[in-house]
Amino acid sequence: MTKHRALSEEALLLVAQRFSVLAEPMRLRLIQALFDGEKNVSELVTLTEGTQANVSRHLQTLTAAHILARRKEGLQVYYKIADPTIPRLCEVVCGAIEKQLAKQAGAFTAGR
Amino acid sequence: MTKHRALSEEALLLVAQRFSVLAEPMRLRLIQALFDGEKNVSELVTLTEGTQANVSRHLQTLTAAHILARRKEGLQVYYKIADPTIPRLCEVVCGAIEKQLAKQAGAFTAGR
DNA sequence: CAAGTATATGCGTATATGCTCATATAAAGT
DNA sequence: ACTTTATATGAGCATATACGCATATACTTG
Repeated sequence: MTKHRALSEEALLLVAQRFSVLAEPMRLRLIQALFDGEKNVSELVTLTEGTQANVSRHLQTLTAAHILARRKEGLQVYYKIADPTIPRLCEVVCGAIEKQLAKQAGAFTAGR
Repeated sequence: MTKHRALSEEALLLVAQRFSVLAEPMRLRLIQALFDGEKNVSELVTLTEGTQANVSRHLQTLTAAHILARRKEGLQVYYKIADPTIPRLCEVVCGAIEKQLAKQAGAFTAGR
């Protein structure tokens, strides 16, 4: 078990910002699309069914947060997941949601 | 290692919502204040230096997200962390940020 | 039942942010 | 140099949400 020291106000803000970056469905779609490796913008536009402008913006947000990394190759720009903690983070959250939904589902049948 | 299946659009939304709940500094302050156990609203108002109305609202948001649990005792309402994955989540994010800052700090002194 | 205390909530405002359209930039080919 | 293709970005609009103020609700005590 790790000890919890209180976070400074500044650290708290950074944590909030990081969660905030992950709090958009389109950005999660992009992250998910990159789980199996690097892709360029056009591919991501197709996969996520978003507009080019919007995808580009979100990619920038994710890159600025150091969650993705950018590599330019000729006309294309390739993005990949740069932060190794992202998969684990998603796993933890998904697990929590699954448990929560299971509990709620159980509440319906618990009486019978 | 857990396998990654693609998340449904609905699941994606739930994940985004959950991150969104954690994306507010005041809510993180509240969570942090509750790491060492149950507290009532007045105590939380004092600890976080927020207004009573604002603290109350954020507590409601956190409770609706099943992150906190509410227990009423007389006039007071006690809140505690209900979701056991929250501490781990915070650890992972803090770790990622620390690494990121360390790397950025290193970039300044790397040349010498 | 009146008064006091702890918590919740309705409402208005300010700010942030996601989206779209149009256009700019950058690199490649002709 | 001009055109084409891939990506980024400026501007405007629409929506969400955090906050403060005032007030409502819930419970306790006299």
